[in-house]
Amino acid sequence: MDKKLVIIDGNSIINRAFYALPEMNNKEGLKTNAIYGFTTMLFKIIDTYKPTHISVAFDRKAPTFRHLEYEEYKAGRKKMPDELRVQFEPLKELLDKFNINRLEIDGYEADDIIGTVSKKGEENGYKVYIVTGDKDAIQLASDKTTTLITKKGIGEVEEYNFDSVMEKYEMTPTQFIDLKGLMGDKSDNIPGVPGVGEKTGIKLIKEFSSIENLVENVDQLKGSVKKKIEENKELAIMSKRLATIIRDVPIEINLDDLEFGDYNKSDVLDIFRYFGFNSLLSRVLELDGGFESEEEEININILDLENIEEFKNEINNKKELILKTVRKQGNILEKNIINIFMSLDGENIYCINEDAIEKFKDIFSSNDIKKYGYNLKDDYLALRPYDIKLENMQFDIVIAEYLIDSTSSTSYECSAIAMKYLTKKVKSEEELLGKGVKAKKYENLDSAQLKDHIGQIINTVKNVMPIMEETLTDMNMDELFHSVEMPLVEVLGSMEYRGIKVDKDKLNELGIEFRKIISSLESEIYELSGETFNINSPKQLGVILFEKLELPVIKKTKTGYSTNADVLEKLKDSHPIIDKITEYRQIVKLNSTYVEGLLNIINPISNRIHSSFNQTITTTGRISSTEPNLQNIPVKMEIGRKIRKVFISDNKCKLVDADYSQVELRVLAQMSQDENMIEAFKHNEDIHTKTASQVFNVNMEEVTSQLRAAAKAVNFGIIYGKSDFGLADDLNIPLKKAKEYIESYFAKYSKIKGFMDETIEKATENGYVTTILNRRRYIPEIKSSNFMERNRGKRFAMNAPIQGSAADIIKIAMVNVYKKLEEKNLKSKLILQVHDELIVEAFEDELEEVKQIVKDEMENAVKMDINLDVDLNTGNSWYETK
DNA sequence: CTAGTCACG
DNA sequence: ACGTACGTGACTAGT
Repeated sequence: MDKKLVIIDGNSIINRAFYALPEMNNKEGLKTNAIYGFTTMLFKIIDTYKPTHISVAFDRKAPTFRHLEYEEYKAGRKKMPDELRVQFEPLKELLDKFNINRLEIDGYEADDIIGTVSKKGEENGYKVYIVTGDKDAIQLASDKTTTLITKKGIGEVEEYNFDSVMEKYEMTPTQFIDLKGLMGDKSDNIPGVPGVGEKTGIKLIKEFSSIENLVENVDQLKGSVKKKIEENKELAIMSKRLATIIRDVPIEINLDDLEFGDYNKSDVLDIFRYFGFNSLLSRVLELDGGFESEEEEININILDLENIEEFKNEINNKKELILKTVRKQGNILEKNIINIFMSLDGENIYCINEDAIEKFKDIFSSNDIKKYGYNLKDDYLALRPYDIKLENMQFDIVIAEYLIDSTSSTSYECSAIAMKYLTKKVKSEEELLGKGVKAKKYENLDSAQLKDHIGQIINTVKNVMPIMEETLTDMNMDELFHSVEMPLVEVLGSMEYRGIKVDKDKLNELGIEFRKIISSLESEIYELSGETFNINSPKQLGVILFEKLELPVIKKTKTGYSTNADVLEKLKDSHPIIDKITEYRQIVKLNSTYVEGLLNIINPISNRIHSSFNQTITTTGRISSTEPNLQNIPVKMEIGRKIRKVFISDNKCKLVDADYSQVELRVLAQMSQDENMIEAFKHNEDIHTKTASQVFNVNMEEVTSQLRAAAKAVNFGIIYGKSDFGLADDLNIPLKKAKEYIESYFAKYSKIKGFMDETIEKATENGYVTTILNRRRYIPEIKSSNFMERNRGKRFAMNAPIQGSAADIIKIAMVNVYKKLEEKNLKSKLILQVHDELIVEAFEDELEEVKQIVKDEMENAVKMDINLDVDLNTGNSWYETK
């Protein structure tokens, strides 16, 4: 095989990469953009040129012979930014893991090493490639050496060999040195001959072929050029010497040591994981052609179940089961299972179809057999229509991965998890089904494909679990995982399955009412603006308001005028149309999102709404709700609040609505241990009034509603890390005043200030912050070199422990309420969670007991120095529970 | 598919 | 001096 040698100018490529890519950090906040760019470049070169040998040359700090000869060499260069400097060592480590040879030597630049190695390569019959961003290396191009110069950042390279240089520049590669000697080079501070630029330089080189020859025959020139050359002979010759890449650097090189390919793959993968280069993991596997060889592929035996009893006995003996259901899409309340795949060892995988489900009912609903899986809530829900409750869900790898990294930008897809933990290629959903409208459905896959895919998932679950278990323990989250998040899976599944009853007629009625208002507002707006237009288009509305009506522009967006509620609020006295638009927006929102939106999603079988509660979305630990989002049903304005009349209790039931009072501020008081605030909560005082009296130095009785509102804004602002500027804007007060408020606040609640500072410090030191249950949020932004990003990171750091701890608390309460209701065999069910609020659909004959349970379990979810306080309300509709 | 807007805690 | 409050999801317009 032909020997191919790639020599990379390490400094040049890392520089290019650094400036070409936006800032990137690993979880610990280490800057990685230049390393990442270098690595992708390296991969690209390997893919394209398939080198047998690789070497990377680096500059040394020590002065080179060029500096010694010419003091001004490379003077005036900008200092290397720290963000780049810190990436050198990690990059060199990465190269070491790849067993890629590195060369550096005092007194010479990377260029000279490259010149030397390439010469040696040529002499020994190698085909040589030089990779750099520096055009000087074109002088090394020959019929055996190709110089690859990066262009467009680092995305592409341009090839130079002897012929292409001749063709393009009508000069030999080595004549580039002579040209540079004449022209000089600003970036290296090589003087050249003053007054000679590119044009003259090229002309002279073409005519005289070298600087030496030119100097000797200077008589043949005339005019000013002759004078310039005559006066600067020495300068030209020295410049040439500075520009000449040395090709016999005194360095021991054994080309055999440069051979590429002998490295420990798992070490490389480890360092990639450390850098957070998850997207490159698969590329590592593909590097030496083809994926992990066949023999490493797992062995999936999918058997038709011949002897169900035998398999069931095995499960009963082992008391655990990995399972994955495959379901057609369809009504949540209907039987839609196609297959259930089950396994004990992750390799022998059994598959049953719908008819056999009943036979496994005792297994699935056994509290004795631990269930492991991937998105277990789906399995729970798939089985419910068969009158089977999947019990004892112990380990869901998606939930585990969410706890391990809630900020992960990749979804918690099996393919990503398998790659991260096992470095195994599993097809992603998109690869399996395709994407967009043309995507296939599970029911349309052929059975071999389906079996293989689910087999891979089950195998992944099996192999990933022990690693995740250890990781969770190391991160102190085993308790959170096993006692809170995993039990919550069933709670959320149960909430979804039960759903909430809706009064469809009432919803339709509201729709009629809203549409009436909308059409009259529409006419009024057209009247006031003198023309019809699409009021729903911010763009068209902007034109009407700010061009036609010439109202003052308050704020701009990326694409044009801002017309949001804040802006309209500031404009409302300038034109009567503004109030109409505000109202129009409000009613349109109610109609389209809530009336139309909810009507579309009422389950025809149950006449109820079955929202999905997602446990792995938010970075802070909160739950989110989709299709529909039941966590943002209007409540603030009376007209919107009417939507809540639609959510009603079933026959013989009432809705019990329990919400924590000021849970986030209580958490803040607890975590900061601020005596002042703890005291306020202990005396059950209105916290905002109390804050007002403390911050504004007045008696509790003297606190006006304005003062209370200001204090409330400050209290919330603190939780979010708000600035004086934002507070001033919010309260419409001078900046100075806002500053005073915050200062006075921190003076009164001094430990809160201390807590915030400590939290930021911890985040900076560890790269993450934690909640009361050790839930972790990584904050790479906190180490950003960008002021704004870094400040955002600080706000995340201040907010996440508070919001996240509140989420922890209500999750514990949910699990405990659910357990109690089950234990006592009550028919009443938990049906909704809205961050600090739980809603139970309670049977009237259980009402008092349920109220007690909910209040108790919520108030005693965790032990704190401050009591948790819960407000309870009961009604026939959500509207009534206020 | 993104941006703007607005509903909630 | 920088710009300026955290966490979500749904809908509409417009490219």
